Amino acid sequence: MNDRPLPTKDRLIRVAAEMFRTRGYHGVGLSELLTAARAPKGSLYHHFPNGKSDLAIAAANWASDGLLRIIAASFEPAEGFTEGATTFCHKLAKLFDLSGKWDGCPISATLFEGPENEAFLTHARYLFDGWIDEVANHAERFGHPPEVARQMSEHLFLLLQGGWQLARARHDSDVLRRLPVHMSGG
Amino acid sequence: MNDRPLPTKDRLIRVAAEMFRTRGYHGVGLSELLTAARAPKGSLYHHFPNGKSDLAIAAANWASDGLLRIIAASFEPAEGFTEGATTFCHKLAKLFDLSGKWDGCPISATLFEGPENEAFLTHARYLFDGWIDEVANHAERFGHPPEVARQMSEHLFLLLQGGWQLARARHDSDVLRRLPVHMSGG
Amino acid sequence: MNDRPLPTKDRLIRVAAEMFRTRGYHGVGLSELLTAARAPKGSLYHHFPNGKSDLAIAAANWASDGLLRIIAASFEPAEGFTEGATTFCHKLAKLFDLSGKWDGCPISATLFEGPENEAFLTHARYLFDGWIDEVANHAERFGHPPEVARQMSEHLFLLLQGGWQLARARHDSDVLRRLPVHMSGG
Amino acid sequence: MNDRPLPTKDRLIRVAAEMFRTRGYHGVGLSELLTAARAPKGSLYHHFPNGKSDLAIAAANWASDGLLRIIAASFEPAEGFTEGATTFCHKLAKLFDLSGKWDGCPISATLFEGPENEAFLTHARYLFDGWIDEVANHAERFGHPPEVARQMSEHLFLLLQGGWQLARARHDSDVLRRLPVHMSGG
DNA sequence: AATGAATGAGCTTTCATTCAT
DNA sequence: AATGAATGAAAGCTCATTCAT
Repeated sequence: MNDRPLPTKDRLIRVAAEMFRTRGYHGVGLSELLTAARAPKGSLYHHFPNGKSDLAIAAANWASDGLLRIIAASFEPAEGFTEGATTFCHKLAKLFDLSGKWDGCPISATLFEGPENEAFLTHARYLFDGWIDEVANHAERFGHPPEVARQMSEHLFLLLQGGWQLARARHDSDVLRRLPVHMSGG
Repeated sequence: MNDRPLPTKDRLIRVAAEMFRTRGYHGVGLSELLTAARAPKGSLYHHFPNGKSDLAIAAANWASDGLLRIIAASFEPAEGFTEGATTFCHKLAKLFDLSGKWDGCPISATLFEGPENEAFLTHARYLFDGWIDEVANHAERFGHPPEVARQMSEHLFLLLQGGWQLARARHDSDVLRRLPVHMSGG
Repeated sequence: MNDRPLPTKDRLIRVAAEMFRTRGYHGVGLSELLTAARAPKGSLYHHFPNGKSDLAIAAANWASDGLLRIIAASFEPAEGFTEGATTFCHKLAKLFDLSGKWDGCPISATLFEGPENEAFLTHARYLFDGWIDEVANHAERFGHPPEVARQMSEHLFLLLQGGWQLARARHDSDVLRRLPVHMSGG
Repeated sequence: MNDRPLPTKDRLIRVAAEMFRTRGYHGVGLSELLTAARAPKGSLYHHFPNGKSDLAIAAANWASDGLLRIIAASFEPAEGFTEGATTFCHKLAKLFDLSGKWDGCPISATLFEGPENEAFLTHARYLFDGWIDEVANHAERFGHPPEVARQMSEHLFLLLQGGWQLARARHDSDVLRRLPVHMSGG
């Protein structure tokens, strides 16, 4: 990982995304975060005028963009929704394993316990819906009518959210890998 | 709510369960919690020698017991698994509405970001498995073979965990009420 | 050490003397002390109505009594002051080694930083003078005139107090064993 | 005392040295210390990242430097060791009187009961040895052979340490002033 | 004579943030 | 655009003590 040449702002976002995902918004102190990102004390408020909450939003956005890329990489080459969903689940399981089998959903862990709950939850909803819309689009592309497509996408979302939590408690990505079973009429 | 006559320890547990559920382990300060529970500063360590983390475990246990009671109340009078599961989802949706449409799963919100992550996650797993086992027992009682029963129970668990998070982001319990749709071959 | 059958009060005194000697009055918490003495929480104020400070006085007295016994055991069988003083230094060096090469003078460590400084220092002076008087008596018994005897005793006291501190900093009782060199016109 | 224009860090060190010397490491609370030094709460950890123990080391160092200056001022203009030692004792007696006849040795009172005993005692030994070396150098300068010089210096150190404790218990610097008597073949 | 539950003041430390440079 | 010194509120926790039994 050559994250050394990255500009300070990007280093902050990536480190924040990783730490918030693992320990939650309030579980991470800024001084620790700045140390980990090798960023000087005062530079945070230069890049993120509103401080920690701005950084959390940016970190959640960055994590969400990554997920959207994984969705694309899973569904675009697929020949049907089930194949795409299966690939998606396996990719996330691999990600979970790589991160040490500890991390939670980067969006909910970062935004669900913030201080300005209203704004944070609204943003979480926005990101969640973006994800669901994207998967629903793929489902439509595979020929499913809009309402059914949306229901399939939401079902996958619920399973992944729930599965992520269970995988975290078990330190085991197995439940994520087995999610497709639950989709096919399980 | 006449929570005045309750002993101090129980008042602490209930207030802790509510506050942790809404704002997470690190999002709640002990002085605020003690004020809300009308308990003196030093009494926390009398009842919970290890302090905040002991209290969090107790709060998660108490919340889990409540959920197990809701499971019993949902499945025992039912005539089949689907009916029981539907009742369960509706009861949780009502609970979510009553709590202000803000709260997360009381177990994951309390235990997933604590300081002693290993012990906390292990306990979360224990409580989750207790819940899944209980629902699986009901499924078996309704005639489903053990392996199928367990899969049905886990499917319900994943949907509820995921649904809870989505409901929270949306401030809307609708997704919880519509969960049974996803179970019947969605 | 069969300190199990000892009455609670004596167990408290001995444990207090040992802990205060090592870590100072304020460095020892009562709950820790009570645990170490296997005494129930409330029993301290039964035996020592004024609490921690009463216990500290008792512990210092007990330690002082022990020192007076060592003085007697050193000087009574001796045939001259120098022999008695040499034996005394070696006995204290052995005691220092046995206690782990960490402890300070049980009187000053216990009483010099207490909360009621005036009373504590007065008591320390009383115990110190008792020790000096006792050694001076032995010096007189060996034929030295009263004023000379007192000066010899005080000289020994100063060397032992200073030597104890240096031995503590060095974790080495050697300086205590070499004290007699300084007395004979060094 | 115009300690107002002093930088915050130096104010903290001086106040700490004075308070620790009088009441011991654990006998002094940080909030009280910060109030006395007119320093804001959070600034301590800016100047001393490891908090109270860092401050204690700095205070002991500052006190030790002061003592080394007194040693120089006592021995440099002297014409022999005895004269220098006598001046030194009288200067310390005067210091003791000025400080209110309460204080202990600033090094042992500060470092002997700290929480990280090993590191603190090691540092106390380092400061003690610096003091003994310095006085031994003066003794050599006056013509005494190295081994004798060292023994003379250590003898003076022991008497001063012991005398300081006795003077403290008696609220009387007289014993310090009479120390030279003990050196000349007492 | 003896107990342990209960108390609130105080402990050391970390927090997110501001500001002068 | 970038920095690090400075800040006071709040954090979690321990303290010596009291009290009802």
